[in-house]
Amino acid sequence: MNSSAAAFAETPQGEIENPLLRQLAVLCRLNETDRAALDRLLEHTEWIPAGATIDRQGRPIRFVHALLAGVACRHKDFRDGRRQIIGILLPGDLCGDPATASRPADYHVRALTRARVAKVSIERFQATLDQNPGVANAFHRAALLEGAVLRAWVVNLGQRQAHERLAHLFCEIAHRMLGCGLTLADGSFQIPLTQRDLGTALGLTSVHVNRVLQRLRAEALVDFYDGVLRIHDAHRLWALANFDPAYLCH
Amino acid sequence: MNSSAAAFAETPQGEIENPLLRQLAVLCRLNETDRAALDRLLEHTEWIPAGATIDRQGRPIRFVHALLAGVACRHKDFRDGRRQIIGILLPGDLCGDPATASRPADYHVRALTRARVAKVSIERFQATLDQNPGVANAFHRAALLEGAVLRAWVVNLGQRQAHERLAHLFCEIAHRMLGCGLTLADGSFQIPLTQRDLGTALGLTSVHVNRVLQRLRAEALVDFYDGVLRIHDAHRLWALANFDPAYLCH
DNA sequence: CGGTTGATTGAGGCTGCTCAAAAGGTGTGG
DNA sequence: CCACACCTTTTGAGCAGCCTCAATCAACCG
Repeated sequence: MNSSAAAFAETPQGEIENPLLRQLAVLCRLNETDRAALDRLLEHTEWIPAGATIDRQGRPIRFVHALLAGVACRHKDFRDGRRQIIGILLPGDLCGDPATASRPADYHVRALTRARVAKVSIERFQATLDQNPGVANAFHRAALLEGAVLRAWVVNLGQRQAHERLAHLFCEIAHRMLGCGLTLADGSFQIPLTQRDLGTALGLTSVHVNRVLQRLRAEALVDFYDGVLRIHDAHRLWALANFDPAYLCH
Repeated sequence: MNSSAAAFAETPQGEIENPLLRQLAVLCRLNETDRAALDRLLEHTEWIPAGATIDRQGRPIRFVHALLAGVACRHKDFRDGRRQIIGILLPGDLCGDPATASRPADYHVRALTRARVAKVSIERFQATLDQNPGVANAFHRAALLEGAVLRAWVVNLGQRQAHERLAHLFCEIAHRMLGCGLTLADGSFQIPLTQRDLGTALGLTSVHVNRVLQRLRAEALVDFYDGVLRIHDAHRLWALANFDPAYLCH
């Protein structure tokens, strides 16, 4: 699976355009000035290796990071070793906010694959917001969308059984992947999560995730193998998950 | 329990000052102009009965509501009857955002007690933000805090067992109640949730909540009875819940 | 006084966890 | 090139946390 994970970040789709711009343009109209400002924000980008920590729980966030290629996640760690993934970051997603600059972060952000990130200082990011109301508005809407996803996660963890939970997570990721243009022609896409990662995101053990995956595969709903997700019957998957993409369409 | 629930909204502490101002002043400095603007926002307030719906899932949000007295909650409903509470609103909390005005809400907001709310039109709210950068900043920080609480809920539901979950929810509410000045001298306070409500917030059945409450009571940690929560051993309760109030202190 | 809602208790069962072990793949050092 | 460590996936057996179903009781209300 490392082979596909390593290849993931190099998929051509991720490089064609500015993923941040693509994502924000969906949320609200951006004029040429806004677009230019966003492009300038991404002047300094770097590649980081899989597993690298982008923001550390307990440390102040001194940079806003934009993920441009690869996959990352937010997670919270307990002292006793328990861990909960609280969000998946796909190309075009942001983390960090100028208003929280002085406060220690309450979660980690970690790259799951080799990833390309733009690192923008808090000050510069704030200046861009101040000078470009359109950009500020777009970021605000992005934050609202993030909140909606978080609410959906609460519902997922609180009300759904393991197979429904997994189905819902797959629906969410598939929907967002589609928006990123990272879905292949046959509807499959690379999402380099281990079964352990899925468990950490869904409040399940990897053993149980494995069994649920086998069940979903046996029912010809999805096939998750070697970091590639193939959805065989999107209609039944949505029904199983009670998935309503409205919350993702702000 | 209805007697205490009905009395809740009238507790004198809730009426002394502007709860919205108190809450936002904790998050950032507000000058006199900002304070005056906030006061003007609350010119039109009304009392609504317990159980009233403030915002309806699926309907656009046309007003920003500020809760000034009483308790409310956000919740999402499934078609099959399942329900998940995704947040508790205490005096000084807000719901609604101008940026989501045209979109249907993805959750309900409902008063759990008789409640006093200020109803501000989207346009007026937006105008206040535009004219008072300090207020806009404060609301932005309030939104970030709301996100932090939501992340804590994800962790709570994903990683903790029933007794830890309940303990953590009690810690969160107690901490926020303290900030509202609604905690009595002995550390107890009124929080008009039924055991069913607690279950709906924690992804548990009311039957199990009942058994867990008995356990917490037997261990002399907390006593929840008739809508009044008494914390007998905050230290052990925090330890049980793995509670770290840092996320509530933005 | 009947109806409704919430709290409580009991019995039984299922979902998902724990513990354990083995197989396959990958990277590393000798 | 092989031995070895490590990680992920897979499978099995047993268990326990939490649920379901059901019934009772208390409080409140029209």
